[in-house]
Amino acid sequence: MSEANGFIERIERHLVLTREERNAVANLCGNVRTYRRGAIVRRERDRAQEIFLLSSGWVISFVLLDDGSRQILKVHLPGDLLGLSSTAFAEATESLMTVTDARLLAIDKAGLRDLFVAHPRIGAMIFILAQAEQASLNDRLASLGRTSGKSRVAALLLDTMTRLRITQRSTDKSISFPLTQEEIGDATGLTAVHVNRMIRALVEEGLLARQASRLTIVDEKRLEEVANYVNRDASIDVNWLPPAKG
Amino acid sequence: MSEANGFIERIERHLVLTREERNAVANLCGNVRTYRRGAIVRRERDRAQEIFLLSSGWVISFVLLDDGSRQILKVHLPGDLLGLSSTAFAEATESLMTVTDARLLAIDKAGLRDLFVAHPRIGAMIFILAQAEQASLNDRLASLGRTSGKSRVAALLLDTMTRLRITQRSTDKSISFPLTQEEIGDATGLTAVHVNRMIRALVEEGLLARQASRLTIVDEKRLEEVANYVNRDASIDVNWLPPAKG
DNA sequence: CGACGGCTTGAGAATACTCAATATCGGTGG
DNA sequence: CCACCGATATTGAGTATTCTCAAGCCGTCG
Repeated sequence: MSEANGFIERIERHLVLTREERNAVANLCGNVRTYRRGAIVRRERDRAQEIFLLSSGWVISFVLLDDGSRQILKVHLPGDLLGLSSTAFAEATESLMTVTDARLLAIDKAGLRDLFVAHPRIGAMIFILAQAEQASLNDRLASLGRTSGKSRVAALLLDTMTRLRITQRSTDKSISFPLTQEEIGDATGLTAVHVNRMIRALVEEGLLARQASRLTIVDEKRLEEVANYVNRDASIDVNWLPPAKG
Repeated sequence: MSEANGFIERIERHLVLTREERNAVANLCGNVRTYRRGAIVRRERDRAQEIFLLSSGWVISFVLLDDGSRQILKVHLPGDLLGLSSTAFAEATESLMTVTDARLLAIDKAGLRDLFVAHPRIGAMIFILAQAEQASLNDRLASLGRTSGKSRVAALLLDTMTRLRITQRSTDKSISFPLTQEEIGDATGLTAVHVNRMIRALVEEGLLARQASRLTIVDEKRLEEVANYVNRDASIDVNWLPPAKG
């Protein structure tokens, strides 16, 4: 079992890899790095020589504004690639922080290059995954720009929980949710106080339930409506990819 | 002169292409399509067989929400690739509409595939450009999530005008700006009424000037401060790309 | 000229924020 | 096991930003 398995599984949800391709992906990765909850993996403007593959745990990517406020760009779950947008720059454009204990694999940009050359199909697949990310970021932009506080909170919770269920192949509607209300606010563009009120409203209305730090989806259908939710992952289409090599 | 020149120039701002690579890019493109101002190029959920290269004119990409509101995701200028995020899906995830008369080149996904295989360096370069887009979308997310209405409007105007100046190799601080205040609102997550007030405030404070549909940057430094602006295009780094073939 | 789209302005309402006080939880040291 | 601490969550009250609705204006095009 390679630490890269989460990522390989993600690819193989859409595409069957050859043994050689699987090895190429597994060999990309350097050593495992383990982090405690709350650790900074990389800071904005740090030299960005590598991207990361999240093996276990949750990581947030964020930027800090001049006035000290923080915008969380994405909540990353196991199997995600982190720091991809920094491949275009010498310096990282976003900070990465763990919100639980986590294990990461570093992938040097040179490794990514070799993959593009030796296995164009995987290169194109990573391109597709990056574009699916872009689409999900588009959804988040629409959420922040055009929906109410309650809707934004619902969207964040639902999206995160749905993605987690996919990687865990679980139909469980109840999960341990490690983000603080402050962090949920920084992801949705709200204050912690208002997040608190919106979550309570969602509980009040019977869409969500809470027990300690555990969240449960009570009425998924209505939650999707409130959140304006679209599950894009299911409709990823890889038909235009080149055939496997050899 | 190929219609793809704007795009080739964009690549060559960062990288010298071989003659063969340049031809490969030029040959990607199908026929030119011309559109009138206000034309829908592609609708969300349309079959997405191709991406587009914007040869001349302005195009917006946007999504519509259930309640009828619109979020403009990006204002595209000549040289931009459009509809990239739909490469991950069979159906378009965003709509494309011209805001001026425009010329577009369609590029079939199959053409993109052939490029990834035959010219991994260009494939990786397109990947880099897509990631630079992602970084700029990150900036927009932070703008919508964490800054005031005035700041968001300033960011949109400044970013758009700056990008236009790059492609036109012009230092002109005054340009014809075809977006309506309604559209600026749909891009910044504000109402047209509030956009109007914020623009007037920016004019009032001596950062901007207007004459008919022409906009002028009066105090670029302060505008950048208000907008929280970062020009990322200048710092794109292509060092990890593979060498040119052959 | 008249119609239309876009811009401007005012007034009142709604959403979300700030500040401040209090409660609860999870972990730590004794 | 218990007491305590810091971090997080909750609640209230007043405020600010932004929205909604409505009316009037301006410029262009037929």
